[in-house]
Amino acid sequence: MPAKKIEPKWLTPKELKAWRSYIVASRRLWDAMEMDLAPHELSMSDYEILVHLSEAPDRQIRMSELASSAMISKSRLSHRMKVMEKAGWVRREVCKIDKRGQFAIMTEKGWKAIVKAAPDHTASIRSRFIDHMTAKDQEDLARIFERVNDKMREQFQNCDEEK
Amino acid sequence: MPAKKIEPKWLTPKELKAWRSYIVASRRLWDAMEMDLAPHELSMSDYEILVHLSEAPDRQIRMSELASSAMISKSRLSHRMKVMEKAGWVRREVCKIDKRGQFAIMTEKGWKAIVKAAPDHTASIRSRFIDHMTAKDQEDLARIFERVNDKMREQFQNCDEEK
DNA sequence: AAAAAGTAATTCAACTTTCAACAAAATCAT
DNA sequence: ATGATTTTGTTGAAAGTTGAATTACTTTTT
Repeated sequence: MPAKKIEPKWLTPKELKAWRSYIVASRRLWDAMEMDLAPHELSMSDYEILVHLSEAPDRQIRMSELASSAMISKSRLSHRMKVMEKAGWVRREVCKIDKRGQFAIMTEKGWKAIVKAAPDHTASIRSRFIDHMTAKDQEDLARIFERVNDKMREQFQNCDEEK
Repeated sequence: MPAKKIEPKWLTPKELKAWRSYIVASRRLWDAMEMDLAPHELSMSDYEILVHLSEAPDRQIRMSELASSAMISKSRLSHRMKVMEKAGWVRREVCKIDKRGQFAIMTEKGWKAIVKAAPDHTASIRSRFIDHMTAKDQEDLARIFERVNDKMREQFQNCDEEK
């Protein structure tokens, strides 16, 4: 018996609208916020790295941990760190306990850069995003995306088990 | 009188949660959906280009128009087109009316590729996103992001006027 | 009609990201 | 212990992206 081709379940107009408006706004939002950060010589992605580094105890953290908290690959982090090291915002130091490891360490200069950028970035989050919705909307949004995230975690779990 | 430094209006915990859950889920969602598309040898961005091309009358459209509907730069589109042309999914033809212009044209092979990928991509949108929220949530989401989008358009308007 | 300004698309150079390969150290299994 | 495996992080090359410069054409202005 040949495998029966299942008619795909297309999106309804309402579903499509939810998806498209999310995708389009997200794309534009990202670009606008990159623009807002540009005067600080920072990309969204580098800003994210620096924030996670700045929040670590003593503003230092293992490379792997930083990569995973900033949700980027280790390779990418290595490359970015080289650039940011040249800019004098971070430095690296070998880990004495685990000699494979490296600590990413935020310099005073890096700290100053992020402290300077933070108010503008916060203003950007507000003016581009947060200020255009009610408190209720914010709660709904958080709930929805929290759930989307949880589901993806579940799906990845299953994905690993299949191996 | 020196300019008084205005204390930045930081995000409240609820605002921060809305922002972070949105950002984190979006990042993961994108990666997951790239993964879902990979078997079709397509990235999300190339898929988007092909969809817009496929929706154009006669499946052909001017390069500039395609770039703007897919929300990418003309330069980027040129590069991607070169790759997709090599894959045989699209071809280019000079515009007879305006000899500066080029038409991007979807080939039969390209059409087949997108028709083959579409059901999986739709299933991906569902399983990763749409199916995890109620109809009400979908409407709220659409409304919120529509508004975010509108506000950005206004902001860009103002931005242009300043020049 | 010639010059100037504007537009369409590509190309170039610089930069970023990804992918695969690698080295060094730690952990695990026997 | 010791050999296999895993983990940590880097590297180099290839691929992708960006923005400025360029080319070829069109439109506007004088």
